Amino acid sequence: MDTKKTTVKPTEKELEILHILWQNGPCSVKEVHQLMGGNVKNGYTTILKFLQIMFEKNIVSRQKSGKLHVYKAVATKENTKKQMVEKIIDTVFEGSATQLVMSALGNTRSSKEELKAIRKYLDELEGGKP
Amino acid sequence: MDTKKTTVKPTEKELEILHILWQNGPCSVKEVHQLMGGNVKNGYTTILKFLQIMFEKNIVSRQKSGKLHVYKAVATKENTKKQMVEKIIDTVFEGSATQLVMSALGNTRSSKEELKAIRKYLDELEGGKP
DNA sequence: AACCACATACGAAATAATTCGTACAAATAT
DNA sequence: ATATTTGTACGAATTATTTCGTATGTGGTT
Repeated sequence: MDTKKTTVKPTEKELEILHILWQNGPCSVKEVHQLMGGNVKNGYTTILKFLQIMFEKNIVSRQKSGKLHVYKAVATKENTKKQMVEKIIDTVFEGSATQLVMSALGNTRSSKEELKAIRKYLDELEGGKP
Repeated sequence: MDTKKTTVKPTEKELEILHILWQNGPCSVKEVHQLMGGNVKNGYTTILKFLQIMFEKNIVSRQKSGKLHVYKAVATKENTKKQMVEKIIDTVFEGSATQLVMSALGNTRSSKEELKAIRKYLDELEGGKP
């Protein structure tokens, strides 16, 4: 029954928090709060609440460490990226990854090095599947 | 010089409607409603309300044609794609289009033809910027 | 043991997104 | 001219997201 890894659909804020966890590894509420700019941006309990909700949604896991909870992203960044890419491909690129790729390349000027890296990656893809 | 172009941030449903308009060109409420599956999926007034809201948000424009309104997407699909690609790059790909490209290519197996097309596109990009 | 410093949990307000019922307006038919 | 049809507008209910105040628990000090 835990095979519902299908629809990872973090909200805006949840994604922000996930970002922190991916970047810094498992964190206490306090740490997440600090890393997100302290009280300037959000109250402590706001972050706490989010982490609790995300825990219930199984977006993060947690573990007691002494008297506090340490939260950890369940989905990897890779996985989430994948989900999001899939979704965007489905919703606005008619299911074509190629279209997305071209759009991404067309919008933001990539450096020569980056383009080179992409070519190399293409080589690998084709090489691995002759 | 219109960099202040409205930050297009359509919601899920709004995007669904935009999709219809992009696909079919300007439509009346009724048409959108039908194209979205009629009453099976949404009530007529639900769609109407959305179109009205989207009109207020300037996501769509409209024009009276006889006694009904014909709605038209303001942002082109291209533009919206661009926005969404930018956003996803910012939020999960650390600002790197290249990362997004690789992720897109890695997840969904692209055909040889598609990979070829991408190569060609890369050629154009480099060719056009010596 | 009473106190203090964290940390968590609960509940609820504020905002935004989605949904639709009902009222109203205009053109057309009777 | 009144009724019917067809379309719009309005307002409100519903649900989801974001925010935080207050209550409560727990372990370590004195």
